[in-house]
Amino acid sequence: MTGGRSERQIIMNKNYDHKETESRIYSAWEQSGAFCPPEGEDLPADKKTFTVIMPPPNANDPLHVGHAMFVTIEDIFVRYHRMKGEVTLWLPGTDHAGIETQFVFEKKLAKQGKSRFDFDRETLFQMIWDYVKDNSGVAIEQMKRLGASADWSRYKYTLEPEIVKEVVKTFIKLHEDGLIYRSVKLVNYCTKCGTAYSELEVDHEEREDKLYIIDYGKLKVATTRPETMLGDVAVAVNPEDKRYQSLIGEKIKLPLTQREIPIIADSMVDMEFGTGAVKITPAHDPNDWEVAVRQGWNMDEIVRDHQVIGTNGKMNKNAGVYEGLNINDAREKIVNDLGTALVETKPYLHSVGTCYRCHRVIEPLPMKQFFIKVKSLAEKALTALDSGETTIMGAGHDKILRHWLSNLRDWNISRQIVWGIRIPVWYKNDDFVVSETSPGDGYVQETDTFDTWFSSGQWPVVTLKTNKPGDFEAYYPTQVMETAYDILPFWVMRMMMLGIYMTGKSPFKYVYLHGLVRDEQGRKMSKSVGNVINPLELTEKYGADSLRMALVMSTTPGQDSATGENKVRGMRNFANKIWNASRYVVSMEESGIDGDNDQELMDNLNTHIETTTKRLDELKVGFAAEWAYSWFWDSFCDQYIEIAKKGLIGKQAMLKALKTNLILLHPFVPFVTEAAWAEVFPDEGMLISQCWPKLP
RNA sequence: GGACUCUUAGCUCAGUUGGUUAGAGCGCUGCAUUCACAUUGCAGAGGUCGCAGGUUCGAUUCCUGCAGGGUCCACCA
Repeated sequence: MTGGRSERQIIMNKNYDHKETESRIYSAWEQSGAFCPPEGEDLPADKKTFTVIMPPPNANDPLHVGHAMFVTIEDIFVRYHRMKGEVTLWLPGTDHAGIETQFVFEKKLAKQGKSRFDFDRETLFQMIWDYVKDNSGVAIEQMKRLGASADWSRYKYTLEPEIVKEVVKTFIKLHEDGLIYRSVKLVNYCTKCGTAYSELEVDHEEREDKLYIIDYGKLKVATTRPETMLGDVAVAVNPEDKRYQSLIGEKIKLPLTQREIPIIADSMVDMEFGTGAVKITPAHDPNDWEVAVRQGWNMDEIVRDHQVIGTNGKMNKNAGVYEGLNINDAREKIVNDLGTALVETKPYLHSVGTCYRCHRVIEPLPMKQFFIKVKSLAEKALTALDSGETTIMGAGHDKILRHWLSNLRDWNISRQIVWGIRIPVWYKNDDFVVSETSPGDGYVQETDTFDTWFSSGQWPVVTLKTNKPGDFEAYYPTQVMETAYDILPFWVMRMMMLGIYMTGKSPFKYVYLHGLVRDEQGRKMSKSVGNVINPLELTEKYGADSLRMALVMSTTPGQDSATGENKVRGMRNFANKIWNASRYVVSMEESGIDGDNDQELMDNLNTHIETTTKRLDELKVGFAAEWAYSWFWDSFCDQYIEIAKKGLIGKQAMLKALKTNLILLHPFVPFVTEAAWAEVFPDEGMLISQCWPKLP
């Protein structure tokens, strides 16, 4: 080496080695305390804060590429605002994911030839708890590998006692405010999973079934479910239908049982469809339930006498001789037994509700469940959207959310599973008491648990309320909620409704919805296609920075994006470019300076700062990443370094430009920029804690 | 049936609130290799910005209609 060159050139390897740097740098960040903003009570009231609550991944799931996406985008926001000097909190956590987790656990049990019914609820809960405990921590470690600069000292879990206490308090408050009721209604029940769902958890699938035309004597009815005719309480026709007007009010005898039922009029009946006459089975069809309610019939009696299918998916005692048969067998037998009363059978394509977990047909069944009256909550959420208190970023999803909020039905929050927060309701005889603890002797607690989304829906509030002193006051409401658009109605909508209910303020200013990550050909990733990319493998191979950059480059909120190994490899090259440009600048000799070139560099640098800052302020991460990438590569490397090689730009100007670039690039590619920073500016502290450049 | 969204280079996608030669990654062609980086550089090919109208001095960008793809919602028995 010649005398003028820096010693550090010898130290800096020719290629950037992420394996050597990443874990070391992450530890240094953690130890520096940069992730952890002060406790809320230490903050002056006027101090500007920037808060992001992390969408809690399932505690027992390894990360998939969607998680990598949210980690990347949120980490970019967080690092940017932290460097801008705002008090920045990124609060992480994990979710117990009630049904998901219990479902996975039951699969495990099934492999051992066991089922949930072999255990009492306490034992089962404990078994799942231990199972989740064994797996938890995996997600956290993986997020750290991606560079997530979250405040782990404030980590929260949905089933920890403090959180459970807050969630229960909210339920009690809702009850006191008259927003909770317990009622028998038709709920979406999966007889395989053994629990009810809200309507959001029901998928609709096209199925090829049969439409049966059955002769009911004075008229014929069309049905896809003949087995439910045992529970018929009426036949309905349209009041305008001339064919049947004269029959309204008359009675007919139900085939098979000869039970007498009335012919009624209801405008819900479509004259064009089938025979224009509908059998009314309130206990097994949502429409029919509504008809019965409109008729003013006694629903308790209907359920008592005319529910013919039980929660076990079998015909019950009201089904008489068919008792004990499962639904399909009962259907077959009834169709047989109908004999000549069965007029016609034709193939019929229609959509049926299926369980989003196991894809069995959902059985609408009357059950006593707890519901939240959502109307007032939804209206306030709509107001928050109208006033701009909360803005949804992501192609068209603002309208979708409004549509949801405007058409919402009461929310069934009871789930017949053990893995969750047990509903704080106590029974003695027929009465129930809502209470955190047992109200006294002889009371038995409800065995149902809350819908997972009932606790997740309170996440921004409860994670801050149960955290460090003063955190809630200092950090709520938050600035950005970043998540995938597919959980907009499940989660974001509920957070808005419950957040406003609990605090009077919408929990976040912006909702940034990222799209689904697809494979390089734009196909949906699926295990069967075998095109699922594993974020950890790619991180291992190319470095976290490369994966982050590949995920975020050229993405736009609400729109799906495509990523694959080629893209990641290209971004690995970018990381190496940063490293080598730094390596060059650090080795430059102090040489001839041309004032014009220096000035032009500084002017362009200001444009760079201005544009990157603007795009990040507008939450356009993909667009910002694209700009920072090409400015660095095309301008700094390909133009200015080449000029500098000719001795036409001074080393100091190049150092300044490099410094600015490392800062501007840091939110996107934190590891390599930190590593290069340590080489070029060893006396200036860590890059993560540098100030974002201001324009002159 | 309703809503949303997309249609830009071979592929996957950006496009700074309408304005001179429309961009990136990967791929392709040619040249260059002790001189930061071959995980490179230089040069280049490649686009009627889905189609048809409209607004405008001017539209990839705004409006309308149409076609095709995708997604979500919906109680038609």
